[in-house]
Amino acid sequence: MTSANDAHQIPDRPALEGLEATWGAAWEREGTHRFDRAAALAAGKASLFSVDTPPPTASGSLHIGHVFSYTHMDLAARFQRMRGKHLFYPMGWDDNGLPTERRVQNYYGVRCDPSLPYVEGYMPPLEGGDNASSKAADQVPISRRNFIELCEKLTAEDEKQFEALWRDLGLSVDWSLSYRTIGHEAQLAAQRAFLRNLARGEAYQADAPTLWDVTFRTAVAQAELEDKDQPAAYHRVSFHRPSPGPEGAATVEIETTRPELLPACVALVAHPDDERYQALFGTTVTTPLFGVEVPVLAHHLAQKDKGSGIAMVCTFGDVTDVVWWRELDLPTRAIIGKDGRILEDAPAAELFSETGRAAYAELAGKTVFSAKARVVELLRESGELIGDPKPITHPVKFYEKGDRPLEIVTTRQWYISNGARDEALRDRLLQAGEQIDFHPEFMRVRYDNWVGGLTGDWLISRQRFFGVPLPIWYPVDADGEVMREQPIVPGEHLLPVDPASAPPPGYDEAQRGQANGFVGELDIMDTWATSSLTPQIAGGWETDPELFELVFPYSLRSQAQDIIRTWLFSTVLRAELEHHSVPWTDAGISGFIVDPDRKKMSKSKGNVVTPAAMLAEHGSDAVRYWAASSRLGTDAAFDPQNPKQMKIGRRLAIKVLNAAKFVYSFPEPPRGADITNPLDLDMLAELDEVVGIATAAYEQYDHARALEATEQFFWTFCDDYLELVKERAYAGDGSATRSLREAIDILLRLLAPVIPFATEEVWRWTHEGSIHRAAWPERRGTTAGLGLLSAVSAALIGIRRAKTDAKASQKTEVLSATLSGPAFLVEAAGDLKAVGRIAELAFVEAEEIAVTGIVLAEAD
RNA sequence: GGGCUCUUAGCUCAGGUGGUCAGAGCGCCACGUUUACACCGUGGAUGUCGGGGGUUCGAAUCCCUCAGGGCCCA
Repeated sequence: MTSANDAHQIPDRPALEGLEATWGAAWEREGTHRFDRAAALAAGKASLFSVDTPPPTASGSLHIGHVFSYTHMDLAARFQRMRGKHLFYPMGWDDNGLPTERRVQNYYGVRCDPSLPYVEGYMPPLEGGDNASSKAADQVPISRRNFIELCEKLTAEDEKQFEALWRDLGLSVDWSLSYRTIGHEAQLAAQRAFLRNLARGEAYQADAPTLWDVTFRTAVAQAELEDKDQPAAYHRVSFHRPSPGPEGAATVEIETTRPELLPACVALVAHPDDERYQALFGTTVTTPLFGVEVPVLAHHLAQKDKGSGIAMVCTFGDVTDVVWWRELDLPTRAIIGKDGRILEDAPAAELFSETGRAAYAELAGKTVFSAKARVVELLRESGELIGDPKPITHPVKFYEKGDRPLEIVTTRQWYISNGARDEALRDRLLQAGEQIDFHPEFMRVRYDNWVGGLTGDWLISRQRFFGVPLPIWYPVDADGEVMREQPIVPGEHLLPVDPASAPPPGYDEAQRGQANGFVGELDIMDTWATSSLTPQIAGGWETDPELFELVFPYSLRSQAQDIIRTWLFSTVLRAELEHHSVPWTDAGISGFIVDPDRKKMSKSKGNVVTPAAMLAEHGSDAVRYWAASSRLGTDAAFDPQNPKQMKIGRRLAIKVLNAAKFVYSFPEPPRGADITNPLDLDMLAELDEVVGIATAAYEQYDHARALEATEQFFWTFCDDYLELVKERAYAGDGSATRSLREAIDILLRLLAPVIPFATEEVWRWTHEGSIHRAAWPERRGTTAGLGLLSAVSAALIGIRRAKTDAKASQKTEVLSATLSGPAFLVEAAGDLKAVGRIAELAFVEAEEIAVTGIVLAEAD
C-alpha cells in the first residue's frame, strides 16, 4: 500500500458496483464489527451498547420488511459504534418450530411418524420440492430422528443464505456471535429457564380446553391466533320443553352455526335480562335428534340481539363455550378428536335417545364438515330444523399459520403464567413496560393493551417434533399408571436433555414405559418459549456470567410492530420472571412495508420483491437509504415498479463518491493552514449545527431526521459551496482546501451509518482504518453561523437565473452586475465573482439580497 | 364495539413547546454537452395543510365533532 495521502489511489470514475464485496470482505478481515470483549470489560458496562436482534425464521424467506427493520437496527448500532461504544451485536436464526417442519415436509416429501425406527443414511424421496399443496398421504413417513436430521440440514443451508444476504446489506453484526434457537446454547437456556419457572411455580401443567389445530395436530397459544372471516350459516333449531310454557310453546328455538355439535350440547344460555326467557331459566329442555336433557341458564355473555337471543353451549364450539362451561360449571361432553373428526364414542351416549344413538353412529368418524351436512339432513327429516339456514360471514379463530379453523379440544398442556390470572404479575409486567423507552412512544400502548387483554396463561407445549424438548419425565407406578402430577426433573448440570431418548437420573433406559419405570415427555416447547430468551442465549446466561453481567439488560431491542404481542411481550415476561429486570432499556419498533395501495405486502398478492434482487439492482447503500428515510413506527409505501427512494439513495451515494473525489484530489493543506475566509468559517459553523441536529436525532433513534438534515446540508455543500470555492481551491488557497477537507470528513461520518459502503470507499482514499470505527463528529459549538452561506447561495441563484433566462450557459461571462444585500455579503463577493465569471461586481447595501444589472458577454 | 395511528403540492413525505410553517425530494416544464459528478447541472410552476365548529390578537400546529384510510384488540 502506498501512502494514505496518495491521491493516485482515487479512481478516475468511482462507482458503487462491487463495493459490497470489497468492503464486506475487508470488514470481516479487519474485524471491524468484532465485539472486543476484553476492552469492553475494561471500559465497563457504561461503554457497552448491546443489541437484542430478532432471529428471523430460517425456513421462511426474508422479505423487504426484514430489510427495512434490520436496517433501522443497524443504523442505531453503527451510530453507537462510532460514538465509541463497544457493540455487542449478535445475530440468531429461529430455526426450531412448525415452519421448519412444514418446509422440510414439502422440500423433502416426508413427514414425521414417531412410531417408526431410525434409518441410518436415510435418503429422502425429494430434494427441493415445493409441493405446498401436497397431501400428507403423499409424504413418506420417517422416524422422528430422521426427520429432525433433515430439519437440521435444511435450516443450516437456509441460514447460510440468510447470512450472505445480511452481509450484503451491510449489517454490522459480529458474525462470530451467532446462535440458533435449536442450537445447544439455546436448548440449554430454554430448558434451564423452564425448570426455574417450574421450581418457582410459574410453569405448570393442566388438563384444559385448548385451541387445537387439526392439520398440525398441536395446541396453539393465544398470541398465535388470527381471526379470519368465514362463510357460515345460522341454523334455526328447536329444543323441546318437557311441558309447554304459559304461552303454550312446546319448543324453544335457538340459532347455531355449528349444528354438528348438537351431541355435545350441555346447556342453553340467554342473557339474564332477556324477558323472553325468564320463565325458562332454571328449567330443562331436551336436545333435538339426541334427546338429551340440558338446563337453560342465564349468563351475561349471551347476546340478546344475536339469533334468537338464546344460544346452545357445546363442549366446545368456540371460546365463549369455554367461558360458559367454566363459569356455569357444566359437564364435558366433547365429541371432536385431535384429528378434527367426530369421536367414535360419544361421552354422553348413555344419555342419548334411541334415535340419537343411531344418528351418532352415522356421524362417528366424519369430518366436522360432513357431520354438519348429515346433522342438517337429519334435523330436516325430523322437522326440528326451522326454515332454511341463513348464510352469514363471521370471524373464526385460526392458527396464524394454519388453513383450517381451530377446534377446542381438552388436553393436558404445559403453561407459563403470564399475568392473565395473576394481578400482581400483570402489574409488574405493566411496570416493566413503563421502564422501557419505546420508539416511537405510542407503540407502548400495543404492549399495554396486550398485557391487559390476556385471557389465559401462556401455553408453551406443542405436540410437534422439531423444537426444544420439555425436560421432563414421569414416573410409572407399579400398576403401569403414568404419574403425571409428579414429574421428574433433571439437575441443571445435565441440560440439555431429550427425555424422548434419554432416561431420567436414577433410571435405566430399559425401564422406559415399564411398570415402576418412567416415560419421557414427548411434547416440545413452542418456538417463542425459546426465542423469548434471545438476550439470555446470546449473552451467555449462566454459562458465561461475566459476559452476561456485562451485556444484560441490553441497550436495544429492535423489531417490527407485528410481533409486539409475541416476541416483545414474551421476552419481557421471561426477564421479569427470571431476573426481575427489563431485558433492555429501549425498544425500536419498525413499521410495515405497504404496497402503493396501502395494503400490506403479501405473497398471495404477488407484490413481493426478493431482497437479494433488490440489493443487486439498486446497490446496498441505496436500499439502506430507502429504509433510513422512514421513521420508526411509520409504515412505508413501496412500489417495486417505481422505487423512487432507492434511486434517490443511489444518487446520493454516487454524489458522495464524486464530491469526495473532488475534495480529496486537492493536496492535503499543510497543518498550519488556518481557515480564515468568512465563507469557509460560516460553512463550517452551519455544518456544526447539522452535527448537533444529527447527533441528537440519532440519540433518540430518529435516523430519518438525522439523515434529512445531513443530506440537505450535503447537497447545499455540493451545489453551492463547492462551486463557490472552486477557484480558490484550484489556486491553492489553504483556507478553502482545508475547509473542504474538514467538511467532507464530517459529512462522510454523518452519512456512514446510512451508506456504509460508499463512505468507506472514499474514506480509505485518505485515511487509515475504517470510517465505521472513526469517531462520530463532535460539535465544536464555537460560533454560530451568520447565514453567510445561505445569503451567498441566494445571490448565486440570482446570477444563475439571469443566465438561464437568457438561455445562456452557466459558463457565460458576465461583464458587470450589481450585488445588493446585507453588508457582510461583501465578504464573499470574490467567490461570487469567480463562480459567476463576473468581471465587474458592484456592491450596494440593502436588506434584500439580489443581483441586478447583469450584463452578459456575447455568446460565441 | 374498544384502542392506537394517519389524512399537508400529481406522487412519497418533513413540519419539538401555536406567530416568515406553507416546505423537501420525485415527477413535470424550460434551459445548459460547465474538466468532482450526464447514474449530471441550472432555473421555474404547483397546495383554501380531509370537512365543520371552537379556544386565541393569531392554528397545518391546541380542543370538540364528522368523514375516510391503516393497524391492533374484542
